[in-house]
Amino acid sequence: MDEHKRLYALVDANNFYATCESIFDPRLQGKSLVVLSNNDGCIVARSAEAKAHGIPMGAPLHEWRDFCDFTGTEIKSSNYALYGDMSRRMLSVLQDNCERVESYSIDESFLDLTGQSDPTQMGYFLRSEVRRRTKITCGVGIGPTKTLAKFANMIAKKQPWYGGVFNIADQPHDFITNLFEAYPVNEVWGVGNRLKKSLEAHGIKTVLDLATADPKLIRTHFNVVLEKTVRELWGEPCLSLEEVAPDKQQIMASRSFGQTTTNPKDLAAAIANHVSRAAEKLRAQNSQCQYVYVMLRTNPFREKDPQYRRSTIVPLAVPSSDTRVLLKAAMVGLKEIFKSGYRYHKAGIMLSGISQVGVQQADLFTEIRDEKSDRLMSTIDQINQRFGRGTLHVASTDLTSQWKMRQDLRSPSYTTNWKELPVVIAN
DNA sequence: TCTGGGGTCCTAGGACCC
DNA sequence: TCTGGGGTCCTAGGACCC
Repeated sequence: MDEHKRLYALVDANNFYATCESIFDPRLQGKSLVVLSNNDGCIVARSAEAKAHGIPMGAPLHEWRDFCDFTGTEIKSSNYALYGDMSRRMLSVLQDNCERVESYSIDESFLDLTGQSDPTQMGYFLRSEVRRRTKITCGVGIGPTKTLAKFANMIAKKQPWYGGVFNIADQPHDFITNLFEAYPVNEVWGVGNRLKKSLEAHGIKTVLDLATADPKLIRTHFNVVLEKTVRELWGEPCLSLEEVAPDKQQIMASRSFGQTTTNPKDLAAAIANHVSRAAEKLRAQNSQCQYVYVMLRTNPFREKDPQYRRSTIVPLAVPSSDTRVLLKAAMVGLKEIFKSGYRYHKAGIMLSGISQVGVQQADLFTEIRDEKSDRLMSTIDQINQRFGRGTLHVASTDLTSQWKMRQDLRSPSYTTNWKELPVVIAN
């Protein structure tokens, strides 16, 4: 049936968050720049220059602030509205040029290049189109499986003489063997630090060791996921392209606080805000949930403080997507787990037991869906979509600033908020 | 003083049923 | 009082990803 061997590309933006920042603030171009996590806690993205300075991924800012000052490194809070919008633009460039695209993460997409007459050339073309239309530089890895495309992408980034595109399917067997031998096993997609350690205990140190391991043995000593990885490394496709993202099976919302709090009202406000965000996501995929999980905890890094963490799951009588219903359940949960006398640092919720609206089993206890509630929620969602998040909200999410997240260094929402469009002054 | 958030999949083990 | 094995469902926890 299929006359062509499968071929995948992984297109991945270089230093995505840092690049987004510098596109709209040219003063940052060519400079050392780091982007922070929510709450300005950790360094989650770095420009090439910041990487060259040796600033590690995930480092706590407070340990590196002096170093940043010393090296003249710019520091930015994260601006997800901006990154999300740039991500959509990049995706649409790819979709304009390829029929089958899977958006894998905010800065990565898999493409199906099966049947392309010159896939490597196609890779260069995609790269230049993305750059022309978005100013984003990306790397392109091409291979007969997703795992190999991912590996090829890493090579494209690490070995600049390929010009940002590397097609492993084009390489002679011996060359691939040498390449596999040159990289440690954790360079493979799906092998993290823990697995690396246990693999090493079995004598599997390099990518080549893993690629030549017996998949059955891997399955017994590890699991089926890693077995698939081995097969993919030889070029046997086990993972397919997923063009449509499946509905979420769980929806989480949680945040650390800007400052710790002992006040239950702050916790309630934070929880209410999280429920409201999560419920919006739930309705956006036309789903309802059965359970509301609530958690809170103190700051585990403050070892001298008394520590407390607890969570609970509150089942709903009937699956719902009504913010008010979910909120009520969350408050029941919060009351159950709250204990006074602790300095709380984080609160969160998770919606689970998710199903599509309309597929619930009809039984004695099932009520018919509350249409009034559906209409109200969809009106609120539409208004918020149009006028900005939080324009309309349930009263209890109305908040003071105590628990709010810190974002002192955020750039403007250049592309998603009319009031923050970049201004160009011509003299 | 200051240390992110949101997801998936798999496995082991317990409860329960026949 | 003695006693089996298999299947399913659920949950907690671990590993991974970005």
